[in-house]
Amino acid sequence: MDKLNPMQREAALHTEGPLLILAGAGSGKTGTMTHRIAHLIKDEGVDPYNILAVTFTNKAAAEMRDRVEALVGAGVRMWIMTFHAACLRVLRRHADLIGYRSDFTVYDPTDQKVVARNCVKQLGLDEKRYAPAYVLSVISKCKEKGRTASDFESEPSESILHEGLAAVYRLYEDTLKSNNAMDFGDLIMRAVFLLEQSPETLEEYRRRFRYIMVDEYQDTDPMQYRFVKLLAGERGNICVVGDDDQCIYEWRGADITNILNFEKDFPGAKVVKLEQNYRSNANILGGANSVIAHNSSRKSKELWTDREGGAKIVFEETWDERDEARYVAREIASLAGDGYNYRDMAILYRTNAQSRTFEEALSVAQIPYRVLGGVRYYDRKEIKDLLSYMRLVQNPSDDLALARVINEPKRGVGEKSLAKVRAYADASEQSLFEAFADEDALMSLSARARESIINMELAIKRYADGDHGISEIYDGLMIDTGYLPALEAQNTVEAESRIENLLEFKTVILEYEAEDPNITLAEFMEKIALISDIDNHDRSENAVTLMTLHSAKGLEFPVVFMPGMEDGLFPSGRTAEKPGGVDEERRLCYVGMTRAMERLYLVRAKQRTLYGRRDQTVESRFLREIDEDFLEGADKIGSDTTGYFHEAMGPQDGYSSAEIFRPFDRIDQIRREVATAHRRDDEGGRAGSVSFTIGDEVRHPKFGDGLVLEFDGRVVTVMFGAAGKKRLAADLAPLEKI
DNA sequence: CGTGCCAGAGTTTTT
DNA sequence: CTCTGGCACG
Repeated sequence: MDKLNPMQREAALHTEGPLLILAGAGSGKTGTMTHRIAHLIKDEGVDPYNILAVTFTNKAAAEMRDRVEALVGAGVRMWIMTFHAACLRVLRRHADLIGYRSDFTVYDPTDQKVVARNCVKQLGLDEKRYAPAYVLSVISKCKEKGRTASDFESEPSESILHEGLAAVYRLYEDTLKSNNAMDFGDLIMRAVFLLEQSPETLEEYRRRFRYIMVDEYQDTDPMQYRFVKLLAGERGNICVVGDDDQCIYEWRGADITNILNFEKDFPGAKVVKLEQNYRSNANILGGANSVIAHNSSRKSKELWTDREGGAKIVFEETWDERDEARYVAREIASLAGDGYNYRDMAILYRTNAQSRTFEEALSVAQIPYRVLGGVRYYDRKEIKDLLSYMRLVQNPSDDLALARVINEPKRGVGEKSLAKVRAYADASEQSLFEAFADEDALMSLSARARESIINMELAIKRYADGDHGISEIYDGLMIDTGYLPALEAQNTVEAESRIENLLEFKTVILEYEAEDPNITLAEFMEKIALISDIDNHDRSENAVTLMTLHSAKGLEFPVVFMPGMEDGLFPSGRTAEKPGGVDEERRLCYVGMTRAMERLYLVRAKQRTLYGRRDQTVESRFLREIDEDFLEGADKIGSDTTGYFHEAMGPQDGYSSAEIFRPFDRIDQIRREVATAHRRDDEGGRAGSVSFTIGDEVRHPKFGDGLVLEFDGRVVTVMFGAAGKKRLAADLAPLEKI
């Protein structure tokens, strides 16, 4: 307790009744929570068994457990886990109460998408209007709020799609049910329903969890709120920790009013604010504060630090995204020369698509880096295939898994054969796998298909006896199903990399087994299902970290780069349209800035190619919101169009001359010329007489000198120094190349 | 069954 | 631009 400041101590010592800890970024939140738990156990004599601590990520849960164990000793019998893991546990134990078998499978978003598409098809609905992604978003939103298919059906709606959506939702639910599967949304929703429907069960958990803690409370959605509220019951020994300024998941159902209304929801709640920041230097903190101050309806709170000085926030403008990446790479190299480790530095961007240019620039500069996010490791085809086999071993009713691998590797069981078995299974109300054992089901199949199916069935059954360890099962399935042999036979580079991935996965399994030699297949599958890339983020490797701003929440780095500070990208153009959208982006900006401990770089590219389109950019409004006192390079802000143009005309300052004024290297130039030529061909040579290349300098009698930004064969977009951006007909406009 | 083409989508995504 | 998944074709 000596290590805590007065506010932190006050929070840690308050153990009875509702408590809201408003914990600003870097204010020692985790330390406060872990000390609170330790205090409960050691000083108040609370049995760890009676404590529940929920987080959003496995990583946060693991960190909290480590730190608690460091204080009170290892092997604490306490629930410290994610919302989903906690609900999963409840559901496994009482699955029968809601008509599920306890060996149910958890479907990830890819699985969900497949089911959704199948449902739309089965119902004969238009796959364009009922795109799987859209249908799923509707279903997920329902589940976040606890609206079942029946609820949805009976709700009045203006939408002409409503009836169709209701049908899809219903069929989707039926499909999951008969596959003995739940999706992520189900885990929370069904656990809540279970507790609400079974007072005895609820009472059991209430008696057990006499002390409840919730991390990142600002990001809870309505169902998660209901879950903790239920468990807290009358006693209300609930301690929530959060920061309304860091609510960045509203788009995913998080309800910021949960934290804003905590005192109303839990009468008599005590509120403790942790406002002293121990992470960032004064300039970074000041800058972050000045940005977030532009949001209204906040809990009043302002971070402060007793540390003086430190580097100012650096703002830099670059020509385009490639220059932006080169600039960042150069700074990283130079900081590495000054004694920073690569692992101390992170590049945090708004969208995953931005990672590419940085990867290229870092490779060229021979800087080690690690990209988090993007395509998930467990989403790779070969991994999903093997996992599907393993899922079948665990839950033979999983028709989705079976359909995925029934002909993987190719074994002569195509669409037709599958359809026949499916028809039989449907008619006899069995799962596909059960139908395999049924002679009649296979009767109409070709001899080859029949034999393949029987072999596959045997392979799966062989490992379903509970006598095999996971790695044994894994190896066995890889061989017995013919999966690995088929890949080896392919003898291609691609197959080679798949084999490598499969071997890599084997080491993952071995690691889990090393940690817990008695781990069962079901337990393993559970862990795998609920894991994310960010959980694997490993600081031991000395590499620069690349990830989205969202993924960075909860982390800190001595040096942080935030590229892409442009309106439309950050804040994202899409969010800007929604009410409150920019506020959430601003909070995201605040989250990003407060990740930095010693140095923070905000970077902007003056033009950017996104989805194959090159556009002029406008600096992010967040840049203008930063108090100039904390900024180096503030003079560059607000000097947009003309400033950029003059620079383009000739070198100005030391740094930029080398890179920035040569917007395109030779290869780019050639590529563009080829593209331009092609486009002319497409136009049938109509506009063939005039051609422009991006970057051409041109003169117009009225508008003066300008620079070609875009040319599509007919329309040329020119940025004029005096007149601004103009779109002109290439074959008509009196343009002269200079 | 494998290949190759095409259309469509591409913000963020703790589980 | 780049990836993905579906689909047509041989």
